[in-house]
Amino acid sequence: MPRARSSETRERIQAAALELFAAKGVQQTSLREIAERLGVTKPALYYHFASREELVRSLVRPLVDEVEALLAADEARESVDPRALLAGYFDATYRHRRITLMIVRELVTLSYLDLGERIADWRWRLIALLTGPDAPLDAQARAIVAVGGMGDCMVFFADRPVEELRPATLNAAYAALGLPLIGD
Amino acid sequence: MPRARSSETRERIQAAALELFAAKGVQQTSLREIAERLGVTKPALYYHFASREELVRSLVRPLVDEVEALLAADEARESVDPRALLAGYFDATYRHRRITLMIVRELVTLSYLDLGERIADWRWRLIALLTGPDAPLDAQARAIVAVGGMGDCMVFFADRPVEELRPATLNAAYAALGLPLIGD
DNA sequence: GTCTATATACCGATAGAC
DNA sequence: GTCTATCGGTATATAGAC
Repeated sequence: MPRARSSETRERIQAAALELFAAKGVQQTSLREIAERLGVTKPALYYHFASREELVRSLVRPLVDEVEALLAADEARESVDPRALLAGYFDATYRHRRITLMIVRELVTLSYLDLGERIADWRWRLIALLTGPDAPLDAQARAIVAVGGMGDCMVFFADRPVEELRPATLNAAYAALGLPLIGD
Repeated sequence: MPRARSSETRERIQAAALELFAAKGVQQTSLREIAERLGVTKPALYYHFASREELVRSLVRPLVDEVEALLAADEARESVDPRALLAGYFDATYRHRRITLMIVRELVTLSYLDLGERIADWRWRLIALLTGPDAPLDAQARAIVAVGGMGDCMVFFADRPVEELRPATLNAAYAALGLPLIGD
């Protein structure tokens, strides 16, 4: 019977799947390919994951849980430090950057998960936290640019060490929001 | 014989395809669905397009040509006005916003086209135009945030009239780059 | 826990009649 | 220019042996 707890093989499947998903895309990767890379057969995967969808979902869950927790924590506060919030968001997505990248690049393909609405929801909650409720469009746009741009930096500067990438990315987000930069 | 010139039906196919692609994604839309929406059969599509790929390519071409021309024009100049460049880029992508959205959300899925490299290439050329060559990472990140954020604004404020959206979006991009805002 | 073998379905694309 | 019919391929998923 499939156990929710980690079996050795289960984690090997997840690792192989993530690698292939990152390389060729989720929808473009079949269970046969995942199985072949591990030297097992397709039905073996079904012992560990009830369906293809559940496999994808298991990969996405850590990131989703972490960002949800981050947002909930700040929403519970009565005052928000925008710079700390942006930094926390960067750190969470950077920690799971392969999955973040996979999600961002395949929002449509992954629409069978609740991810599309979920990520849009994150954005609106981040805007509310960063600008306050009912901010004018101009301020909202600057928050969208700040948050979205951070994701783009992770994509385009994927080869840079995080010690360089993190301050550069956060500074760009601060600038978009009109906040003082780190160097200043 | 299939004509390159517009036939009535050819354009109806493109319109139906674009609508379905925007709603459910490119890879998730089959030729059968496109044909059914038009009340014709699948092989009828093959009279107008040699393959599925050619159909997709025909939809993408107007945007690609326009952005390429925009970049080439500015690259030929000896001095660049960043605000004009950003505005031109906004206008081009807004004019073809359904296709832009489709491409951005499915970069991986559309990898069989040259789009992945092409769009990454656009970004680097925009960075070079906006920051000059060999700019430090900090400046490059701000350019990435500015350009990428504009796309995000188009997604998240898709319901706003362009008279509001355009200045708000451009202002956010200017802020990311540290340029003076429109209102100032 | 992993295998062989297979059920079922849909895909893109082509052949050839009208 | 559109049709019917079909090919060859691949997909997810399952049944049942070991």
